[in-house]
Amino acid sequence: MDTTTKQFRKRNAILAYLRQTKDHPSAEMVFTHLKPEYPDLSLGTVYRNLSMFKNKGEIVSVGTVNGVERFDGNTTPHVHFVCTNCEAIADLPQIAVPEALNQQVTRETGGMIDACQLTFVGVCNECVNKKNQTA
Amino acid sequence: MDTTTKQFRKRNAILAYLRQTKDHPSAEMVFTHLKPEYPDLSLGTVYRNLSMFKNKGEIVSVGTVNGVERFDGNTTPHVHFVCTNCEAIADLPQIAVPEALNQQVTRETGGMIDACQLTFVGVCNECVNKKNQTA
DNA sequence: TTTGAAAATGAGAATAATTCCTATTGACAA
DNA sequence: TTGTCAATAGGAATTATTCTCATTTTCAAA
Repeated sequence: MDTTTKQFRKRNAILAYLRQTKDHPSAEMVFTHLKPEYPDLSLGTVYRNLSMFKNKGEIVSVGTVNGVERFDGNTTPHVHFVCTNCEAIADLPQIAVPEALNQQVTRETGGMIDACQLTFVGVCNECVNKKNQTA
Repeated sequence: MDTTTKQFRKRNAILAYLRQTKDHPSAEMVFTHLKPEYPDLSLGTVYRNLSMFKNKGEIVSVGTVNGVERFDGNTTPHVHFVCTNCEAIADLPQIAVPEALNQQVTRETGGMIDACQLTFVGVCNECVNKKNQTA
């Protein structure tokens, strides 16, 4: 599928980018990335479509970093690492939340669980190295 | 510096409320709760002090719900449940994140971990019951 | 008690992310 | 080609949060 041609809707381009990247971008980042290829792309379109895809469950919100919402085109449950220094978000596919926890929570709260988000917050490898070089 | 003196009374009231409540309130909620007792309390003061306490590590951000940041005066690590219907946030003190995960993440990413947030998202017990009654 | 300095605050302006509104454009079928 | 309806651009509006600065409060020294 050739996503470089303009015959594809912008909506598709937004979804395709989210599915392909590992950057967990914000609306602004999606806009900045697609703007060169779609010069008349509007930021409102990005927000609108991200919101729609989120509601349809085709993408997922990873939460906010410094007040900015971040998205993930990978909807299979997985763990994230957020760097407080460079604001990067990385997947931690090796880490798994024990399945037993979900059931325990359902049992103990009596509610219905839709999702389970495990996020590690800290300073990423690259930023740690940069700081060590300066020091 | 003696923070129990009268000089800091609004600041202290904000921290005291966060330590005492289990509501994981937003800035607005803190303001609304304290306003009757402190009629000339300003919303800016609430934001300012929440931000300061957060930086000092005396309170913790639990993330945002519908774009609004929520705070917790309980800084010991624990798990949360967010209801997408009524926006309530509850503690799940029974659930624990396996300690081994932290070490595994540190090892596999090479970064430094400051915090680990596990949040279950769904519909709480009360909201489930209300929906069943209506249906 | 008075007074001065420093910290805390109130009030509202400013900012930034996000949503809303409306006229326009694009795709597709008749 | 034309009609229709969804998608979009562009900018205004909204909302949470931060910033600014004049004022107030507190504490301690005189």
